[in-house]
Parts: sequence; C-alpha cells; structure tokens
Amino acid sequence: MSKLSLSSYKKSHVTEVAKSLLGKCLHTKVDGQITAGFITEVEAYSGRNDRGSHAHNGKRSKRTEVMYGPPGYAYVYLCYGIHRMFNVVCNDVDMADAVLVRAIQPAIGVEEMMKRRNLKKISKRLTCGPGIVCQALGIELTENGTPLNGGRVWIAEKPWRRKEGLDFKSNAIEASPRIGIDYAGEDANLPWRYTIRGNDWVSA
DNA sequence: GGCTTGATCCAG
DNA sequence: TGGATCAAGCCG
Repeated sequence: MSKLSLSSYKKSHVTEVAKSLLGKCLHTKVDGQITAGFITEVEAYSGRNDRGSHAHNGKRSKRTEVMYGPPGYAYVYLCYGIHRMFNVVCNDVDMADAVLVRAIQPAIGVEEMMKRRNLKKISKRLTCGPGIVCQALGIELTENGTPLNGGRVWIAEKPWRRKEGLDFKSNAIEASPRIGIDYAGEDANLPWRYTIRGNDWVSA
C-alpha cells in the first residue's frame, strides 16, 4: 500500500538511494490495469563527476532537465531509437542524480505483462532488462516527469493490497560495474550496479 | 553476432 | 539542418 514519499529519493548519495530501492515494488496503472514487480537490479548515475550520466559535468538540455528537478520524479528516455528506460530522479534540485531500474521480479498483473511482452511462457525475458521493464509495465515516454507519489507510477514496500514483501538480507546486495557505458572512461569501472544476490530475476 | 531504430545533440 | 551517437533487445 503506502507509496514511498518523494523525500525517500533523497539520501546522502545516489548510490544509497539505489541500494534502498532493491526489493521495493515498482507499480504502474495503465488503462486501469495495475502491474508491478520487485526491483532486483538498479544502477546509480551521478550528475556530478560521472561520465556515465547524461547530465555529467552539469550538462543541461531539454532531455536532461527532469534530472535537475526535485527527487521522486520519473526520467524516461529513448535509447537506440527503440527502447524506453525508466529512471528515478534523486536528491536535490540541480544535483541531477538518477537511478536506472534494470530488472524486476514479477508481482502483480503477470498476465498483462505477458501480453505486453508478447510472451507465452514466464521467463527472465518477461521483466529483465531496462527496456523490457518499461515494456512489461507499459511505461511510455509520456511518463517522463511523472511524480512517483501519484496514481500512474509509484514505488512501495509491498505489492498493492498484499502483505508479503520481498525480504532479503542487506548483506545480499551485490555491487558490480554498470552495463553499456564504455564511453564513460574510467567511470565505467565504478561499481554502481546493484543486484540482489541469489535472485534470478536480473539481466544477463 | 549482426541488425534494428529514432530522439537528441552539437557541429557547421 | 544533418549526421553521429546511444544506460538494448531481437532473431538466428
């Protein structure tokens, strides 16, 4: 039930927000259908001193503007002309920090997600991968700038109307380098990708 | 592994 | 105004 407040996305460092989102449940309500999944894989991007970020070195543009706004808003953009990526804007105005959600473990609306993904069997292909997450949850570019305390996209401790969350020990968080940012130079080596150790619902 | 695909960005 | 670029995913 209780949605994370917008201030939940403000912490000492964007990597702290990223880790805190593991195990939380990401929901969308599209066309009256609620779909949701536990966050199992995230990446942190810092607006300062991180060449992996679209906003590195204080770069501002129409696309990155959302990241410079207050925490708790969706940053959705298109990659490779095909795939949508869902990020959560973190920390204070002008910080331009963001957390990319790369994979979820299905929790609500599995049938609907399978329909959106055009799959007949349940597998990692349902929800693992940043573009796949958006497709499964029905997140479109129009969700860019959406506040995460509203009724369209939100994150909560537990799935809607359920008592059971996804429990794991805090020492089960695994850190590794982020994916697909070779252009970021030595910043590509930063271990800012976080996964839940032992959970199979992560990208390859 | 090779192709797809288009919004965004900056050089000219 | 245009071409290079890109936080992937698909098929085989």
